[in-house]
Amino acid sequence: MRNPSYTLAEHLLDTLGEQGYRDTGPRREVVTAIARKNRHFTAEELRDELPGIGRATVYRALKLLVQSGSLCRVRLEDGNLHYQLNAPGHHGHHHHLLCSHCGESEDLRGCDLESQLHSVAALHQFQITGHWLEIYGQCRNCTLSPAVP
Amino acid sequence: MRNPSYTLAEHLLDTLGEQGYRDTGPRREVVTAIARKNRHFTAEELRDELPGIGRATVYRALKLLVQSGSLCRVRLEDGNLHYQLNAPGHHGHHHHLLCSHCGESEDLRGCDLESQLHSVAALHQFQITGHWLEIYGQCRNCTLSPAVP
DNA sequence: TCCCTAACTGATACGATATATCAATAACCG
DNA sequence: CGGTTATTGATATATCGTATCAGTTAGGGA
Repeated sequence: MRNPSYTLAEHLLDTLGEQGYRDTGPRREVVTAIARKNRHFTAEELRDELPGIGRATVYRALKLLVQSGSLCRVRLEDGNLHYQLNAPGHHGHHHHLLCSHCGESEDLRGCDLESQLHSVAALHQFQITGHWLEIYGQCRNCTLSPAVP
Repeated sequence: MRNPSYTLAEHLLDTLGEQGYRDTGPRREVVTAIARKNRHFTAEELRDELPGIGRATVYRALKLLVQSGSLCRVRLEDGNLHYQLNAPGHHGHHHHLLCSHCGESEDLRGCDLESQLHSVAALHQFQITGHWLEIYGQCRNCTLSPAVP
């Protein structure tokens, strides 16, 4: 079985490299672990997978990847902050459909929320500068086969 | 100058009383301090105003008021959790227009976000169970007179 | 009114999450 | 190769909130 995450890890490191960040051993380990993720994860989960890496290094890598647009911070219903890899090339503003059951996350497209928000805000004479939206529920797979976590 | 917050504090205590929670001195102090608020606030801000009250008591009162629907938890752009008094009788699900400048919060009405979300989610065959939306910007007053914090 | 029980309080400890500091180290560029 | 500069990680610190628990108090019933 081929490992496509190698490519993704390289891509993330390249993206950081373009911004002047160095390609170091510890950072490479962190990024590789992130690239393996197929669901959202917490900083501490990630840290547990990397016992040899200092806590600060893990948090710094997360921050850099969020800044570079490769990673999204998503807030779960319980208030916990998770991280979610962005699909390459899908770095703009978007929202997530977060499955509470399996932890999958789908990007929400085809949503004209922005324009609607602005028109509603106009009624309040409120000038919107930003918003945060998270959507929770069950994804298709978990609706069909609710037994598998 | 009359103090209308007395009435609000009593209302909040009555609401708690209807749910079997007792009217105690410390709880009354916390609720009174909350009733004085005209903007959103953090738990620690509130605690600083009540040096004689134990930390746990402050947090417990906040939790009770959120449960009773009198208080909303709102998340600011920086990720900090604030609390916002609900207008009496406006306890249902709603969202906030949060002014980043003065800290005012307006309730967002006339928004058919729910139906729109469901239709979009249907495209993904995603079953929505909940969502979280915060809207940030500048309120009317702060747009007109941006110098006053 | 008194009393009993259940709720409440607050000191303290604890835990989770994340940042600040700083000396030692390593990457990159000329 | 060497020097500058970013990076690392151990540690301390900060923030935010909950768990515990012995002592206190509210409030309803006798």
